[in-house]
Amino acid sequence: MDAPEAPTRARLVAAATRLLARDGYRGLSVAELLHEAGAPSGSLYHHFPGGKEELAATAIREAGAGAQAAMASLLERAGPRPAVEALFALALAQARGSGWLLGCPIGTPASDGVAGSEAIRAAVAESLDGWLGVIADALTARGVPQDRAAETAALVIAAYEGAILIARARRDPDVMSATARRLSEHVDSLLDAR
Amino acid sequence: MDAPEAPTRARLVAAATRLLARDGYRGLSVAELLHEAGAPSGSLYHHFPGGKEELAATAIREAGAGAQAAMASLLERAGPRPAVEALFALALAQARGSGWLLGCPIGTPASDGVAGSEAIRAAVAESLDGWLGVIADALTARGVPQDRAAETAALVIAAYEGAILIARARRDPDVMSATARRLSEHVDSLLDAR
DNA sequence: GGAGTACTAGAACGATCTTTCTAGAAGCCT
DNA sequence: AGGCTTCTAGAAAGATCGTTCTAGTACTCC
Repeated sequence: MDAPEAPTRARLVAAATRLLARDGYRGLSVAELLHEAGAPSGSLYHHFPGGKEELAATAIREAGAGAQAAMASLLERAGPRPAVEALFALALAQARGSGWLLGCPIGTPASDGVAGSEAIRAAVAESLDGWLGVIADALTARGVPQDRAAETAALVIAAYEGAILIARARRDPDVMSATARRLSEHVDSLLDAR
Repeated sequence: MDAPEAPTRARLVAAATRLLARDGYRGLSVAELLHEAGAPSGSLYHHFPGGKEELAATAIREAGAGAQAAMASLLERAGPRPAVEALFALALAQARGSGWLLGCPIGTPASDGVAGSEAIRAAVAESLDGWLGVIADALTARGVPQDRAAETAALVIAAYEGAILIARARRDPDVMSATARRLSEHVDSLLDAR
């Protein structure tokens, strides 16, 4: 439905990404997904013989790679602090703009899919690995010691996923901006002390 | 199964808490829950006429209240930094000890239940409100300005939920200790600057 | 000791879930 | 044009879901 002309496979992935961000992995209904993508189930099992699990894992991996690339470019162009702020601003806009329905397409299935599907767990872990690496690299490139950089990357991503979770449950935009503000300050103090 | 003598209602809530921490709200199977609690479905609908939704909301609320009380006592006895460290150490022990199956009984259903059930969303939001309040209060009691205290509470809880999520997906204990270390330092710098 | 309430017990139900299956349309190459 | 592959189409299947329902047991209170 995004673009009626887009090939079926891409429409399936796009719909899966959206529904994963809203409902997680187990909550993702194949029937609703097919309706949203405007495709019959035959197409799903043609493009993804592994069914729902393979499609979801693909959507998670693609979303993760896309976000990682965007994050890397932001970090390089603007530096750690603005990148963190932009990250939170973007997620806030999406969550709020959807009436608090949409979370993170990685974080939401992470919670409920990890215990149920090894394929989903692996896809989520891979995406998170990428994010952590990109941030840690950007910090070490600016002189932050390696262990501190890795710790800070973990804090940033953890706070990011957690803030989305809290904001959605409370329908409260302030949690995300508050978290971002504290995080920015923390990153700054780290760069100053370098 | 925890204690064969425990009354049915308590066994139902205990089983729900565990399964929510593992599978979230939508992934919680009533059949499995009844098996684990050793109760027939009649008992479930007797004690919780609202069914799965009411039981889950009750379990979330009770878990939230318990954790809030424990947190408050820790904050008072030991202060913010050790309390944060203990919080993370406890969650890490539970996640790792269960083979990374168990997450937070609030955070896991928060992700996948928020979009699907208003009752679950409300129960989660209520618990999070309590946690945020307890931490913010402890910080203001030690001289941190009110807005900073609230922001920091948001950061702590967000990082907590996010760190569990990441650790479970990566099966990696280091993320949690790393996040806790950065967080401790942040809290310290805030208390020093007071 | 009889009535009434609280709770247990599990079979049965309809809805929904993901997947499979058979059939056919569309496009391409020789 | 014929034949092959790729993809679409949706009905049907089989499993699992949460819930309801009827019976029966245990206990309390008058």
